Amino acid sequence: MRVTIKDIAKRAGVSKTTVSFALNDPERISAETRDRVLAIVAEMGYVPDPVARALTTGRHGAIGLLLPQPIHEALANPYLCEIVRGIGETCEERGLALTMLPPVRGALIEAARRAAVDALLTIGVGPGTEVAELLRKRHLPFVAIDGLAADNMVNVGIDDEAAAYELMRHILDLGHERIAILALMPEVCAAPASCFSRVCELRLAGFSRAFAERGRALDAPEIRVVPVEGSLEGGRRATLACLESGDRAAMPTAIVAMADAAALGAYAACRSLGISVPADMSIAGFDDIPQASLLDPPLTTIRQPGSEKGAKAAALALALLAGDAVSHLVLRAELVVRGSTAAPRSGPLQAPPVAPRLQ
Amino acid sequence: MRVTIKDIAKRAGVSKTTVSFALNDPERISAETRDRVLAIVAEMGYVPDPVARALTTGRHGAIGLLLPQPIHEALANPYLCEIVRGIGETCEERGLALTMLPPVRGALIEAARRAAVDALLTIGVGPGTEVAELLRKRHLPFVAIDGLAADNMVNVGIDDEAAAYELMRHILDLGHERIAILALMPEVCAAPASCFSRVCELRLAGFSRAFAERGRALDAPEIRVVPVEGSLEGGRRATLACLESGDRAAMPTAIVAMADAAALGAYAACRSLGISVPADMSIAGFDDIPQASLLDPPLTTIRQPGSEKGAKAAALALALLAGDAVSHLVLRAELVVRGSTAAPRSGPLQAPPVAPRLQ
DNA sequence: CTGTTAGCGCCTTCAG
DNA sequence: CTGAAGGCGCTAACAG
Repeated sequence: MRVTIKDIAKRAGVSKTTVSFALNDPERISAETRDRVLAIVAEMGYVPDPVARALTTGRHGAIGLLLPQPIHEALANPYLCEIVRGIGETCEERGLALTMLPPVRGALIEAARRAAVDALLTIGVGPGTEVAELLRKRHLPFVAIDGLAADNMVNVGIDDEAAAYELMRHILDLGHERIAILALMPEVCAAPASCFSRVCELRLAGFSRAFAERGRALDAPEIRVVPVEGSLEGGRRATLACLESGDRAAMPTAIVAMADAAALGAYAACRSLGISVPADMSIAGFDDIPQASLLDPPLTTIRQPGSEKGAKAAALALALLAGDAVSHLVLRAELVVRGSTAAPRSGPLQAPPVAPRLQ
Repeated sequence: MRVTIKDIAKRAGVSKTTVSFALNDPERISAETRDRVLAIVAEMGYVPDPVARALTTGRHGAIGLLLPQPIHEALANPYLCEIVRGIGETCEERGLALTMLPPVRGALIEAARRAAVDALLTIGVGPGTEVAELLRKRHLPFVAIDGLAADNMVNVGIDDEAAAYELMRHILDLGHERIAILALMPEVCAAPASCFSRVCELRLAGFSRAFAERGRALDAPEIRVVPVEGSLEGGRRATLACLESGDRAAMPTAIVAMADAAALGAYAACRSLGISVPADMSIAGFDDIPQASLLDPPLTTIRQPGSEKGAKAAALALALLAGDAVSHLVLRAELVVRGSTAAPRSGPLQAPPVAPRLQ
């Protein structure tokens, strides 16, 4: 059996209270009693049970992150990694642990139900969601990241519509006509009802505005919106599917991905097909993950401060916990034009020979 | 106030037991009572408190990962990310959450004390450690990753000595004389007493053996062992410090890093100094992180299965929890020779002009 | 300065 | 099929 506070009390000939004080509020008892108690604590190897402690104090020393996908998928996306790292910064400051809560057998709500944490962060959960409801019932302070701001719920994100607009305008300015959009669709997420859908909608709206400005439309035949998983593999698959079907003359000249992680896959797909970037294909992404600038050519993308998002969201959730009034946050995002986007080649596509690669 | 099981019982005119059964063991009570109770549960928005539940059941639905560094630093290392992803796979299978426990204000032991989890994984914690002792006192099943195998403690890792030996032999075979070793030293970790130190020692021993085989020694003047943080920035700093001091003729011709993350920094440092890899400088790493093969030139390294390490370690910890007897695991590692290592240039170093870079 | 006494919210034998 | 009662391990008023 594990040694409990009662064992220490008995052995030391004092009450549980005294033992508790010796550990948590040493000043309040006499030095000798304290020393004797602590000696016995050490001798018997007593460690207070964190769960029992949490039950009485109402504090867990942890903040939770509700993930829309399994952990291994989530961390495969460097952007999500950045968010988690940001949360980690706040945890470090406050001496807290971070509990990652993936859907339990597909059910995000179940994860929300089980969360034993002081405050919670969610990814892409909007107001009115089942999850949001539940958290409110539980009186668990929470902040959404990349969800949707609303009166009864605080959100941290960027202006997705504007960012998407800017990105698409850049592509259109270059003269691209046939464009493939790799969209983070709810269908491909673990939690269909909520995951990323709002963000995706907003970005599509932004793209749409850019098209409209030139008298074009998102649902024109030369524009393809392809659902994609937010991962390298997902991006590769989607791109291959997109490029391999149909004749080359009808092939898009630009791929715009809603996540750099997926853009990485587009690079890989193009390389394997002998399509050179940006000469034959422009590629743009979203997020500006660390590797984006190290790619060859470096990736044109929308920079958004993932780490800052995480850190600020966590700080807000903690403020909520402390009872402060907080409101949602819109962080700055910006277009970063690098080498992966260029004007489309005027003539028909000519696949250059694949460059020799080491190993 | 939050609604508790008592409120439901009162409102439904039944006992707490009945409510509990309605939720956890629906078969045991009559359909009508159950339906009535569940209706009230829904109506009042009752969600059982996970902590109270954990206290009575002794199950938390989470597994913990004790990190030697703050979360944001840990996840900056892609290799650690891989390990976490592997743990995530096992979590997914078992429907568990993952609690990352960084040192609390520098104290890893404090994190171990607080962990409210079913089982724990540690990074680089050896037997006889204060942390190992504590976990044993707590009767908390745990498995070390990259620690040190021992009778009373299960570990998952690779044969670090052998791997290091192989790597250094490759470098020596190429003809390198002046070599810098970027070592993950305990001094640069958050938890000096335990973090990575065993692994570092074993790898140094492996290097040493390779040198000894040629009648050379690790402590010869032309071999420099430089402590480094396991991050790109750490690697860059260490490399710059190494290359900027002293005259170029005495400069190393090869850099061997104990982590690819640090090797990335070595690339960056070389690029900024106009030193070309591998012509003027060979670089080798450890881990084979995903980006390693995408670098230019692709990185020569020791491949070790990070994700598998995490997944297996988690599975072992859970087996321990279930009372099964388990023993430690040595996974397969192998040298992967790519383009970043080559024979040293015979003549004196000639820094080529820096290649123009986009943006 | 220390002990007594209640709970925290839930699950779970044991009776009825 | 349901209820009563005890206990998980700890903290925190309140007395003494």
